[in-house]
Amino acid sequence: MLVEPPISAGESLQIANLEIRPTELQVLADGRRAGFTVREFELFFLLAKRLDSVVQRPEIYALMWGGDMQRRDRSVDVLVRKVRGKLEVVAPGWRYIHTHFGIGYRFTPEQDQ
Amino acid sequence: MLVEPPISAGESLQIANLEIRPTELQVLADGRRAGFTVREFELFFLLAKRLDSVVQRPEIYALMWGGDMQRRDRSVDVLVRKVRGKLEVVAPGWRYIHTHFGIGYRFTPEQDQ
DNA sequence: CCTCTTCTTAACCGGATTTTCTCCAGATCG
DNA sequence: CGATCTGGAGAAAATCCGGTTAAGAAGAGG
Repeated sequence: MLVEPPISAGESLQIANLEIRPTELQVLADGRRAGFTVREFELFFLLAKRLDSVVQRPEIYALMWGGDMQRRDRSVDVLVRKVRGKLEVVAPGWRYIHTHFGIGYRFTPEQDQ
Repeated sequence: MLVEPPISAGESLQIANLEIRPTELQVLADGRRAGFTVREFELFFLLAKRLDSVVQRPEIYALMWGGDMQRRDRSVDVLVRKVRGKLEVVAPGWRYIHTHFGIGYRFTPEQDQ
C-alpha cells in the first residue's frame, strides 16, 4: 500500500488559485507574484494555515507581535489591509480574508458572484 | 489542499445538526455559518452548555450582564430573538430555544412536525 | 548622509453591534 | 371576565469596532 509522505513545509502548497511557497515567503495567484513583505507573508500564512477557521484578533496579535493587544490597537487590521490590497492586485475578483466583526479574521478563498 | 486540520478534536462540539466552535465563537448548522455576534454567541453557548435544562431569566441576566435584572428589562429576550432569527435562517425547520413562561429558556434541538 | 522600503503608530469616520425603549398579543390569576 | 404580568417584535439611541489614510520610526544599501 502506497502512502504519500506528509507535506513538508519546504514544498509549495496550493489553495484555490494560490500557490504558497513557505521557504521562499512567496505567494503566487494564477502565476502572478503577490510581492508580500516578510510581515505580510507571516500574517497571510498564519491565516492560510487555518483555512476556514476564524482566528481571533488578540491571538493574531500575540502570534505576530507577542503580548496582549491593547483595546484600540490597529496593527492587525492595517496589516490585513495591505495583504488584501496585494492579493486584489494579482487576483481581482477573489476574496480571501473575511472579517468577523468583534472576533477576528477567517481565510477562505471565494470568487465574486 | 488542506494545509493543517483546521480543528483539532475538543475544539468543536456537535449537538444535533449544529457544530459549535467555542474558540472561534462560531456555530454552523449543517455547514452553514450562523453569523452570530459576540453577545449572541455568548447567549447561545450559555444555553447550549446546559442542554435540556431550563435556565432562569435572572440567572441569564446575571451571567451575561452581571447584577440583578430589573423587573421590566427586555435585554434577555431581545437577544434570544436575535439568536432564534439567525438559527432560523441557517436551520429552517428546527427549533432550539424554548420559552418557559415566567421562568426562563431551555435549549433543546427539535425538528418541526 | 541620503534615499528607499518596510513596519508601527495615530486619528478620523462610517457602519455594525449592543442597549434601551415602546407597543402589543398572549398567558396567568383572582 | 377583567386586571395584571410576561415575553415577542420592531426600531431608535448609544456605544463600540474596524477600514482607511497618513505620518512617524526603523533599517538597509549606496
